[in-house]
Amino acid sequence: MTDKRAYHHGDLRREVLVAAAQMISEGGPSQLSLREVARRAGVSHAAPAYHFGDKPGLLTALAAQGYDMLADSLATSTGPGAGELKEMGVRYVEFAAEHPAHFEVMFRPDLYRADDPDLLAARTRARERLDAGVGTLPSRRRGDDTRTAGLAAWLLAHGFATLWRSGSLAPVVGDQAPEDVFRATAALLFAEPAPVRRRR
Amino acid sequence: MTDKRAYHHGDLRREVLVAAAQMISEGGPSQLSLREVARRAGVSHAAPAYHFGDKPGLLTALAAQGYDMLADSLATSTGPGAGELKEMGVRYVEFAAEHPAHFEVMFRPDLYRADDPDLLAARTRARERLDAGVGTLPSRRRGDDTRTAGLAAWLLAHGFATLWRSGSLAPVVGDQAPEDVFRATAALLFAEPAPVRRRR
DNA sequence: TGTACATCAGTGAACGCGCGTTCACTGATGTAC
DNA sequence: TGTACATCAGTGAACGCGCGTTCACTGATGTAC
Repeated sequence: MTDKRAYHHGDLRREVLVAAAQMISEGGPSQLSLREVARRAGVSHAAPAYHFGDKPGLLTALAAQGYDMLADSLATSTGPGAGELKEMGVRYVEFAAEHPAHFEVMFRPDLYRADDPDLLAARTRARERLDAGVGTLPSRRRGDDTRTAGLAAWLLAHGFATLWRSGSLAPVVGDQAPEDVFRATAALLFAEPAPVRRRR
Repeated sequence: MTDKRAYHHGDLRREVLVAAAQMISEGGPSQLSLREVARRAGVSHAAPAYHFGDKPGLLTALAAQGYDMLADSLATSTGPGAGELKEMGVRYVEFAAEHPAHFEVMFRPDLYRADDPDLLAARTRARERLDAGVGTLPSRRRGDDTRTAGLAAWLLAHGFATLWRSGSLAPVVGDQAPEDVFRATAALLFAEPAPVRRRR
């Protein structure tokens, strides 16, 4: 039995991030308080400041961690070829559902230090993954403008993620699995154009 | 010269809503404070509570006003026929850009009283407008599933609105007019299928 | 036109609260010899 | 294996702040007669 009550916690930095993510997922970034986070980590109220400096510092670390996790998650490739971008969209949506606090903070640059090097590196990594996904679009689909198609994919996934999080999609989705509903909308944009054309 | 310094303000309710929207647009709903709102309206700090009861009450009124304004804005029809849904998307995006505070609060039901009758009525009105727009889709496009196509339109518009607001689209959009960029992505989904097909 | 009264639209003092941040401190851990 | 010292990882008291809410109050406005 390892002594969890050691004066030196050992992994407080990580645990503070976990507690912070949990608080934010409960009530948004405005509900985050360093004191409550310390309470949840079972540590004195001033301890978080030792690791993160101040509140924006903590949120910066959380956003960087978020971009890192998103990049990792997008890196799990389904292999090149048809539908890869669509599946990246699915993973984007899943990421937002599984890590709502990270997702929300990532897109609230007013809350953190947007020039933090770790954060910028992580964001770049995520962006590169997305760009790679756009590159797999069948050429017919990106005929007129690859950037436009990539943007449309992002809008779709981001729209789904945010509306889902606010609860607005519940009546539309009903009993269906959310990711299947997303796939259906994404298919309108990115389905292979010809091969499966139905003849009735 | 009308006496603006009257003990009875005359239009304080409206003015408080304006001040609240301004505060929220500056720093998000967490920046809203009844005391600061009162200060901006030039009134004692307890005055807002007289009109709205408490903070959630004020946010409820703001959300209801937002849905009302959105419904009004969507009601401005371009006439039935091709592209109507796309133009509704444009107005949705414009609404979010022009009234960021209302837009944000509307999709944060945790902040207000979601069972408020005025709010529900306004939201229903907006929803009916959107549904009407989906109904104008050319039948070829809604062949498989009208609801899916309508949902895709909503996701696209909402994704654009939220990403634009967070500043994430600035590098993608560059110098172009945002609504034109949105139109280009929406065209991927809803362009009339055949007539304008290019021959080179 | 005048008067009495009710209601409306605020005022201002007071309360208690949780927060972020600072700072002198201390116990635990790591390193050099 | 022991000892001295430096650094790390927190502690806990204190500060000042702005906030939401309550409450007894008061001045302005509206209504009945």
